[in-house]
This record gives sequence, structure tokens and C-alpha cells, in this order.
Amino acid sequence: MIEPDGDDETLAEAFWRVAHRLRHRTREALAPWDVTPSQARALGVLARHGVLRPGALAEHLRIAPRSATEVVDDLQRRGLVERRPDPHDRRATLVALTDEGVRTGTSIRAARQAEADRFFADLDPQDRAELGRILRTLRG
Amino acid sequence: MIEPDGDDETLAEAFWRVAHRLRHRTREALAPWDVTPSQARALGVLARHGVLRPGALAEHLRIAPRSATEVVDDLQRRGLVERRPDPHDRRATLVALTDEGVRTGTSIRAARQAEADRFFADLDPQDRAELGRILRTLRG
DNA sequence: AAACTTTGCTGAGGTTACCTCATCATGAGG
DNA sequence: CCTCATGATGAGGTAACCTCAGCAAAGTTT
Repeated sequence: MIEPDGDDETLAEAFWRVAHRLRHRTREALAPWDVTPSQARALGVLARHGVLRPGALAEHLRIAPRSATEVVDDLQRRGLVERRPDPHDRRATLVALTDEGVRTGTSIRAARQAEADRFFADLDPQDRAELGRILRTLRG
Repeated sequence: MIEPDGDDETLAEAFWRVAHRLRHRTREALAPWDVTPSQARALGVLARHGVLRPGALAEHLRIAPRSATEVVDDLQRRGLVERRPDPHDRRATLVALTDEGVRTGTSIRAARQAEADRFFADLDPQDRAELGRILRTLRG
């Protein structure tokens, strides 16, 4: 068994190591609902902001508008959101969570939070606070 | 313009924000060589460890062996690595950097380092050290 | 030495999460 | 009214993975 690299680790390398691990954990935490991470993120944004147009959703998710259409397609196929016409602009569509979408969003949020807590539980409270502060500095 | 989310940010959310930003920066830093991040990583591993079999490369990169084959294909197409038979095991192939691969690897490494330094320069030295320590704790 | 299992690589084909560009309808301003 | 901008989507593409199946060579039985 070859040892994974990471002895003379730079900050960036260490960062990506952690990202990799966190990503896998999150994916596992999401497994019970059979939604992908990007779907879960969209669900979260919709839960926070209510009814949105795909374009606005895209901005919140920081992806191209076309990509938001795709995520909405997926969520709609799973019955978690519905599209309805915008009464004020006939070009636009509004995306709204269905009841099931709300329920799913809520439990996913809880599960994700729990998983993240477990992940960051390797850190003592001061370190968690430090990390939060430092990340916010780098947030851009 | 909608403000990106991130007010009531959890640690995980903040983390992903930073990851997103760092990824984009890295991608830009790599642009002059027209290599993808995964190719760059493979180049780095080969520079560190010398001649490797695809399987070993995969382990270093923490990806499936089949995926390493693909990265090697790409690098070979660009003339940065070559495949040669393993004299001790006729099933196996050895992957070695070409001269151009070595040169490219070296300059990429420098550019990446410079870009990362610039990215983390928003932090003062103590914070960088703290971050490094914390990430190593979470490293897994 | 024949038979069986394991190992190393790769072909085939799939997935996720994005992207750009073109199109079409609608809305807004001169 | 005519032009231009905007909102969504179809078409098609990419990176970076994945699994599964197959083949050849190596190692291990018996």
C-alpha cells in the first residue's frame, strides 16, 4: 500500500485533502435521499429564499443560468420543486418547493449539519472558531 | 445583482466558498500551459516520485486505476510523459516524464505555488500557520 | 506442468456538474 | 414600431471521475 502524498504539504495541498474528505462525507450523508450535492444546495437556497426564478437561483448558486435550468429539471423530475409562470413577466418561470421539497430540504439540512458537525468535531471549539474566522477572511 | 449567500454561514459553507475561489484561481494560474488541474497534479506526483506504474500513480492521486490511465493518455498526447514496458513485469507499463514534461512540471509547480501564495497572502503569517495546523488535523 | 487465482492495464460506457452558443419569446426604451 | 435587452431553454461540449468486463501475464496451488 502506497502512502498518500502529503508530507511536504503546502497549504493548498492540505486544503484540497480536507476538501476531498469533506466532499465524500457529505455525499454519504446525502445518500438516504438520493439527491446529488448540487440538488441539495439548490434545495437549500430555495428554502432560504422562497420562490425564485432560475436565473436568480443561478446567481445564488454561482453557476450559469443554463445550469440552474438543469438542476431545476432534476428536482422537478423528483417532485421536489414545481415550475409556475411568473404573473408579472411572461418570459419568466418561478421555481417553488413542493410540500415534499420542503420536507426533504428540512431533513437534508439537518443531516448535512450533523455530518459537518461530526467532521469538524475533530477540532476543539477554539480551533473551529479560528477556522471560521480564517475562512471568512479568504471568502472573497 | 443578487448578493451571494453566505451570511449565516456554517463552517462547511465557508469552506466550500473558499474552495470554489481557490479552484478558479488555480485554473487560471494553469492557463498558460493548457493543462487541466488533474494533469498538473499527475505531473507533480511524477516529478516527486519518478517513474511510476499507472496503478501507483492512481494511489498517489487517490483515484481509481482506470482514471489514471486516462490522465496518462492525456499527458502522453501532449508529449509530457511516455509509456514504456516494465522490464520486470510484462503486464505492467511504466510512466515517465519526458524532458518537456520535466520542464513543464517545474514551471507549473512554480506558478501554482506563486498563485497559492498570493491567495493565502490575505492571511498574516500566524493565521497561515494556524490554518495549516488545523487543516492537518482534519486531514484524515 | 496444469489449473486456478490474482494483478495490471485498458475498452466500453456511464455520471455529475458544469460550460458556451444559438434560439425564441417577451419586455422595455427611444 | 422598431430595436435591443432579458429569461429560459435546446443542442452540444468538457473535465474528472466512476464501474464493469476482458485480456495477458504472474504467482500459487496441487
